[in-house]
Amino acid sequence: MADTPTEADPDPHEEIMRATYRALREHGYADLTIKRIADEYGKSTAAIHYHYDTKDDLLTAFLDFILDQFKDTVHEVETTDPEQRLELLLDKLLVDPRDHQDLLVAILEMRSQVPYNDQFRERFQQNDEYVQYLLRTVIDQGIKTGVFDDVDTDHVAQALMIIVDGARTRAVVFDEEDSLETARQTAAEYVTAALVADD
Amino acid sequence: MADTPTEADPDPHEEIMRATYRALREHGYADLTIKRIADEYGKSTAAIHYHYDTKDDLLTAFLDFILDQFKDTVHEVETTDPEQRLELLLDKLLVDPRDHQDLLVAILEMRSQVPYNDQFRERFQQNDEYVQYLLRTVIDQGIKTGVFDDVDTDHVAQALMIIVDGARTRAVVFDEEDSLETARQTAAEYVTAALVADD
DNA sequence: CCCTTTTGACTAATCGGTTAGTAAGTACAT
DNA sequence: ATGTACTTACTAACCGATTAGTCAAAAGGG
Repeated sequence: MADTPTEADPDPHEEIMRATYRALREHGYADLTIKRIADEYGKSTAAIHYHYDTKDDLLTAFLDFILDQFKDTVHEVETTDPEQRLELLLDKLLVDPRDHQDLLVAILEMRSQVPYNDQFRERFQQNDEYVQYLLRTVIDQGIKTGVFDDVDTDHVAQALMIIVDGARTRAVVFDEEDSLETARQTAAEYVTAALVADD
Repeated sequence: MADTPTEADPDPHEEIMRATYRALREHGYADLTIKRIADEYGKSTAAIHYHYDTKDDLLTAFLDFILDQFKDTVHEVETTDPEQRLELLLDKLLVDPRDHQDLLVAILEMRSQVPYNDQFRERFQQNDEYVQYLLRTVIDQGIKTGVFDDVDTDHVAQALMIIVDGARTRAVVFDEEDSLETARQTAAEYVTAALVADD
């Protein structure tokens, strides 16, 4: 009857995270209840509470779960050429998400809870710092090897973050995946205008 | 006992909208209930239901309420110089919000409900189209008068929208109003690089 | 007197969370 | 191998609180 009548499912925690994912996708954060998660899990609500004391604990664990997924998709690439490295990183931030639209929605929605949840804010800030660090590193490398102009690394990294966030937000709100494409182009234009040495 | 024991408050609808605003700011969308709105309103929940049949009706009306406020802050400026007009428009989209942080939070939060609420999506799309129209108009005027290069108006307008949305999102999530400043600078850099004729 | 507005009391449903108890598996000494 | 003890993973039933929404009655100004 179940959709995966195969082998035993290993970790209940992992299963609950996936169930939370599905429940969130279907009902949205505001209407996300233990009951709905339990339904997706295929077990009782008490089963959820056996593994997670409170709803808050579960949601915090879930945020860690999806941010880990995000980190995986952005994971660094093996290239020594700074320009190519930056291009690939921006691709991962702006092109890849099209295949992970659900992840994008989940992240956006939980992010909008930041003003009301300290746990969420802490984790999103840390995640943001990580991505910004990746960008800064690539830009710095480019400057050191003379491929990029000697610009304000912090400013450029932040500017690119703004473009990335804007594009991802718009890709979710208006499902025009178009905006990811436009953003990719905009980011490229910005990099060329602000970074690439033209002397 | 009330905080405004002055004159008679005219429109109950307006008062309820303001109460909703306060309740939303304090508890967040996910924990926004009729009871909390009624508490802010200073009346019973039944009083709310007298003016709005359902919670959904109220929230849709509230979205119209805040989007109208947004439109007011962006309202066009009287200038004929395209470059100055664009600068002022970007200022309104990126500098002004610092004095309306609450409005920004409310909009962001309701926007993240778009995937689950058709009414919301419709209104946000219309609002977005309006802002984009303003941008396109200014850019077109600049091109016509030769101040701007003959660029793809649609693309540039969309690129600026991405920057604006990204900045506003980041300004809410990380309270660094810094990001609005950075975005303002980034937008200016982008305009210079992509629009201003340099021949 | 009427009409708008508001209240208090209510309902059915759902909320997050607790409880006692069960079934299956593991560990280990005998 | 067998009995005992303990752990993991769960269920059914239930808890008090809260949810959105209803309705008859009452308040109160024109």
